[in-house]
Amino acid sequence: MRPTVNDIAREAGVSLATVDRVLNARPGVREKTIKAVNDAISRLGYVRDLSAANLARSRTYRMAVVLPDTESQFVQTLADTFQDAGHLVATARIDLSLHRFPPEDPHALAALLLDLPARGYAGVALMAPETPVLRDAVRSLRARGLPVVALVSDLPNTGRDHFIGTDNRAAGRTAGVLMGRFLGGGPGQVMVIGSSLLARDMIERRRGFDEVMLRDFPGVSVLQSLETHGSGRTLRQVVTEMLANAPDVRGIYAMGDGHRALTQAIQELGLSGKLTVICHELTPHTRKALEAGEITAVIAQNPGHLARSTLRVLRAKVDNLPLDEGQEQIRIEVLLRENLPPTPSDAPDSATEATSTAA
Amino acid sequence: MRPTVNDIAREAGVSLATVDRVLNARPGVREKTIKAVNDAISRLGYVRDLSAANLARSRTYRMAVVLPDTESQFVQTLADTFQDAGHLVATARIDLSLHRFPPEDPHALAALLLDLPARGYAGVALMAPETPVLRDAVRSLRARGLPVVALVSDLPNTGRDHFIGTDNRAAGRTAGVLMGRFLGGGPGQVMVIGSSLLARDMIERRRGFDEVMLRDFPGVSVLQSLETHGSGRTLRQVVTEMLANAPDVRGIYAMGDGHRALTQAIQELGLSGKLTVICHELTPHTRKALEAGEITAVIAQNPGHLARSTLRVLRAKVDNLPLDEGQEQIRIEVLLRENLPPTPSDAPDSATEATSTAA
DNA sequence: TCGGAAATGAGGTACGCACCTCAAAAATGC
DNA sequence: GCATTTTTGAGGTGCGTACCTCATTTCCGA
Repeated sequence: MRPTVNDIAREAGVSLATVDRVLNARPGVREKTIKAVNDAISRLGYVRDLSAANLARSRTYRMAVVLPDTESQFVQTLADTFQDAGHLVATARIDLSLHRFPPEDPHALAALLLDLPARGYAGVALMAPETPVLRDAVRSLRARGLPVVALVSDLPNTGRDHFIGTDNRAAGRTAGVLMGRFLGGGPGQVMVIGSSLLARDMIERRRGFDEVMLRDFPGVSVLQSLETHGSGRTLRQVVTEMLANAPDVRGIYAMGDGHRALTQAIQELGLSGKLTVICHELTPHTRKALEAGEITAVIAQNPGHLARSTLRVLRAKVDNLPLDEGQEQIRIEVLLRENLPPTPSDAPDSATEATSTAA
Repeated sequence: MRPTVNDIAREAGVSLATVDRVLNARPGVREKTIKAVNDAISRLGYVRDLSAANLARSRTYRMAVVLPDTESQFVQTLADTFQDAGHLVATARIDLSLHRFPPEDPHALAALLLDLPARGYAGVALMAPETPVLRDAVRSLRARGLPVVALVSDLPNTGRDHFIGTDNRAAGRTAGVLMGRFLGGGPGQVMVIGSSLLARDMIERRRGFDEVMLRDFPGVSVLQSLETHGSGRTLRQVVTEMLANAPDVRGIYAMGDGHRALTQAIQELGLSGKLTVICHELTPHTRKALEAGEITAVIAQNPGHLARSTLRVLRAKVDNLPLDEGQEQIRIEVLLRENLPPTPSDAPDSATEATSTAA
């Protein structure tokens, strides 16, 4: 059998109460005694039974997930995934709630964040561009003891506790190799489109992309980034114009969202399948476009992994537990028409663990 | 607060004992009463508290993971991952043990398997080629109530309870697109190498590869598969000969293992970087070769995911619980030099739930 | 209508841990 | 050596569920 707290007490020659004090870092124990207990722990190879511990605590942590309120399908999918994972309350004593903020209003976001501690939250996961107000808000939260986790787009200068998402620079590099190789390295131009060039994820993707293109595919010239500010209208207009005037454009790298407008523009110009189009995130739309050959490749991060990882990390941070870094790495997925995962969209979304009644 | 069994009892107007009987599918309850309880359950939205349930059960299930005893680095990594996850005993009341069998001796494997029930095992995960003896052994296990999970290579005709691994056909297709596009679709020959052409995963990869090459890249001619039977010696010899005599070979698709010999042969012939080489699985060696540019792309499945998924699935099967299909899908990873994950090789692989003793 | 079988209730113990209280022992300062 | 503070011990309760026993009630068929 696995050793229990009682075994430790016996082994260390102390009482249960003392073991408990040491295990939970409660005050009032001499250094010497702490050491004795820890020695016993390592001698017996004791491992705290988390099921029992959580049960005994029977305290649930309120966690906030804060996402921008854009119409982006990716963000929407992410929101849905978190929503579904809310049932996780069951097993991990986490009470999750979703918050959205107007993407163009950093002050509203800051206000939202700063209100969280008062409302009893114990941790926050946040997807937002790094602005000065945001930086202050995050710092303030952390000062009050709330762990803050950056989601999808990192917030390196805020002191966030963790970043959950792909390495966007590497994602950009990956897009670069694929683009370069798919174009055969030959001459031609590549358009780069991003929603907002301020968001850290965009910047890093662009940097990674350029890095590879310059180094490995000097024959291909990469045009300046086009900024669309999330507006499909703008995107479509700009792309149409651009493509009409630049016959040398053989590839498009869409770093952000607004893919619908993009593929529409391509279709209208009759360029479907003639361009190498690489974009990010698997959404219903990009899936369809991939299947139809309108998009060549999608660089994606799995929303399910993001959500699960977020919850694990938040829990670990709140409890001050170590992480399994390997498990928390969000991989960069390369999706082609040929390796599209079967759509689980209409599969009933069961909770992580379901209740079984008689068969 | 979440509803508990007591709430259900009250809501359904029955006693706790009856609720328990229904929840755990024990006999001696009228249909009508079962329904009443289930109604109460859904009305209250009851979800069994797994922490408490596992605690109360305090029974651990012995699970066997059975892997071939080859020197393949991938299998080795997999074995290590399982080994590390053995600490999972802690949280999921799973007692995991690893078994290896001589890859060329299906009878030894069958004997090993058939001995498991007597030794108190409650479930098996198995990576092995499908032979008639194996089929019978698996059927026998399942008849005795042991769930059997196929690992990496599916065993479709054995009635296995689940398959954990990538869709190998899709993996082959992915290799195909990459090969075709990287070659620019132009003329040339592609060598295909596999360790054993009997293993289901090899067959499916080859099928997927051919499918794409024939359909989308008719200009590229794909040579017959070379079988190496896991021998590096044979592989090296065959490849060297082949490459020397066929100057048109521009790409190599290595479906299985033995990459070391392959890259050696390529190096010796001075063809490093001049061929498009695609192979499977991320191992220390393929990582290095990828970084050095000797291998162009690696199609991989993540051993950590495989191991974790295996444990979750085994547990669910043993407990007769439903699965979260989405989470159990093993994605096909496309690895290029540009998106190689940082090596976590020396990061300690803690179990799904980490242990914390005093900080 | 009665008897046996089936269904249900009442209540208990255990799982491993967190957290509480109060008393007793040990260490400390003077 | 005494009073004071710090440390430790003993013991209890509860978390939500599993699983057990034994008594009681309800059901069904003859």
